[in-house]
Amino acid sequence: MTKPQVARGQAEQAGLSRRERVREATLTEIKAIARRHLVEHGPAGVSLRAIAREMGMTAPGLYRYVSGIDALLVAITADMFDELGAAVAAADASVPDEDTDRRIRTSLRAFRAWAVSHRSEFAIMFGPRPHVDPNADTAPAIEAARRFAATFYTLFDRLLAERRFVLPDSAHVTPELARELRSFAETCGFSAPHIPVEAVMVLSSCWVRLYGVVCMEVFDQMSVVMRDMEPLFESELHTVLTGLGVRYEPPGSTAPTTIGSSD
Amino acid sequence: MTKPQVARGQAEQAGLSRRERVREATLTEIKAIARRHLVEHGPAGVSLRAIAREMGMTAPGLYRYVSGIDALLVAITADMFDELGAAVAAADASVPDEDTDRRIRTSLRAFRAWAVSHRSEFAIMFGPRPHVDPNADTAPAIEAARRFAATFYTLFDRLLAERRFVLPDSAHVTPELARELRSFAETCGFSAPHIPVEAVMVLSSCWVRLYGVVCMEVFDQMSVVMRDMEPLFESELHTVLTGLGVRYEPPGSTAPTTIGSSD
DNA sequence: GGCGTTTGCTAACGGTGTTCACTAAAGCGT
DNA sequence: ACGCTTTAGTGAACACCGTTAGCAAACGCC
Repeated sequence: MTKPQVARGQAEQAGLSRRERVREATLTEIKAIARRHLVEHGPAGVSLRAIAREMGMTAPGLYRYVSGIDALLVAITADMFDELGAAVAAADASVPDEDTDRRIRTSLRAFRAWAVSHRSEFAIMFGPRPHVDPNADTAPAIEAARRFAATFYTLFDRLLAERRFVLPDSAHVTPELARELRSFAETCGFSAPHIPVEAVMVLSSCWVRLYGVVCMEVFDQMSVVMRDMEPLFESELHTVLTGLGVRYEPPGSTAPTTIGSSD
Repeated sequence: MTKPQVARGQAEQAGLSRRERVREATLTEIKAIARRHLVEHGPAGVSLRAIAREMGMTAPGLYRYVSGIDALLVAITADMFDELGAAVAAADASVPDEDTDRRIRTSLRAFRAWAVSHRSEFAIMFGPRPHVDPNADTAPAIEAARRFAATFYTLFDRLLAERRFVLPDSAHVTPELARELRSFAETCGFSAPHIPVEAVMVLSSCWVRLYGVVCMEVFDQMSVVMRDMEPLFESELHTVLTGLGVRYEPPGSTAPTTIGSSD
C-alpha cells in the first residue's frame, strides 16, 4: 500500500503520484486515438489493436488501462457527453445573462450544431445501443448523460419560473402518463421541489421534437429527399419556442429580444 | 446461356427454372438466418461464417448468393421495410374503409408497435448508417423505404383532400425551407400534382414528432427515467392528430368516430 | 452421354478481441 | 543503496471475423 500524498518532488497538480499522472496521460492518449478512429472510420473502426499499433505498443498492453473494447466505448461516450455539455454551456455563456430568450435559442442551436459536426459521436450517444450485455458497466456514460440533460432542465426551469407559457389542461394527462412523468421528474432530480406533471409533459414534448429533427438529420434519414435540414430544424425550433413563450429569431440575428421585429 | 422459359416439367410458379427456384430458396434461408441472428445477437452478431455454419456449409459458399456482408444487411433491410409496410397496411385494412380517423390512428400505432417489437430491425432501418463506402449499393433498401413512406403519404393525402386542417400561414415558411420542402415533394413523388409547401411542412413536422418518440423509445434513451413510453407516444399522437383534424381515441377504444365522447 | 454452368469446398491472408504466462522496469521502504 | 513489491508491457495462443483464389463435383441442357 503506497501513500505518497504528502512528500512529492515539485509542485504537482491534484495530489497525484508520478505514476498516476503518466497513467492518466496514456489513458487520455488511448481515448484520444479511439475518438479519432471513431470519427474517421466509424464506430466499427475503433479497435484496440489499431490503437495499440498507433501508440507503439501491443493490444494486450491496453488491458492495463481499459477492461475491454466495450468499456473503452463507454468511457469515450462519457467524455463526449461532457464535451457536448461544455459546447452548449459555452454557447449559453456567450450571450448576455439577462437575454433569456436568446440564450435558449443559442443553446438549442449549439446542440444541433455539435450533433451535425460530430455525427459519429452523436450516433453512439443518442442512437441505438447494440445488444449490451447486462453486466457491462455503462454507469459513467449514463452519469455524463444525466449531467448533460441537467443543462436543459435548468433552462426550462427558468421559463417555468417566469411563467412564460400556460400549462396544458391537466385533463390531457392520462393517469398512466402522469405516473411516467412523475417518475421522470423524480429520477432526474429536478431542481424545483414540486414540479407539476404538466410541465414535465411540455418539456418531454419539446425535447421529442428537437431530438427527432436532429436524429433525422444526423442519421441521414432524409438525405435522399432533402439536401439541407437546417430549415426544417429552424421551423421546428420556431414552433417549439413559440409554444414555450420564447421569442424566435432567425439564426444570424443579433437583435436583442426586447426590440421586436416582424413575427 | 440457358433459356428454359417454355418447356418445364410440371406446374412451376412464375417461370423459374428448377435451378432458379432452389437458388431463391437458399437465398431466402440465408436472409432468414441472418435476420434471426440480428434479433438474437444484435447487428454485430450477423456474420457470414455463423450463417454458413448453421446452414451446414462454409462461408465462401455464401458469396455465390451475396456479394458480401454489407450487401446482405442491405438486402434484409429492404425486406424489413417491406415487412413493416405490410404490418402497417394490414392494420390499416383491419378497420372499415370509411372510418378514416380510426384507420390513421391504427396505422400509426401499428408503426410504433412494430418498432418496439422489432428493435434491432428498427435500429438498422431508422438508426445511424455507419460509415458506408460510396460504392456500396444501397438502392434496394432505399427503394423499399420509399415504398414504405408512400403508405403515409397516401393517408396524409386523404386528410389534405378532405381539408381536415387549415394550412399554416405561409409567412412561417422561409424561402430556404420552401426550397427543401419542394425538393421533398418532388423527389418522393407525391400523388397530388401540386401540393402546397405548407402541407409538406405539416407532414414533415408530424413525422418528426412521431419519429422522435419512437426513436427515443426504441433506442432506450429514457429507460433510466421512464419505464413505459407508450403514454408519451399516445400523448404525442394525441396532439399530432388533433392538429391534423383527426379525432383522437385511446388505444383500446372501439367506438366509431362518428359517435363522440368526451375530448 | 457430353459439356458448360453453377455450386460449394479447401486453403490462405489479414484483421479482430481476449487470456495467460512471463519479463523488465519502476517505485518504495528501509 | 539495496531489495522487495507493484506495475507496464510483450509474445504466443485461441477463437472468431470477411474476403479471395483455385479447384472439384454436381447439375441441367442439348
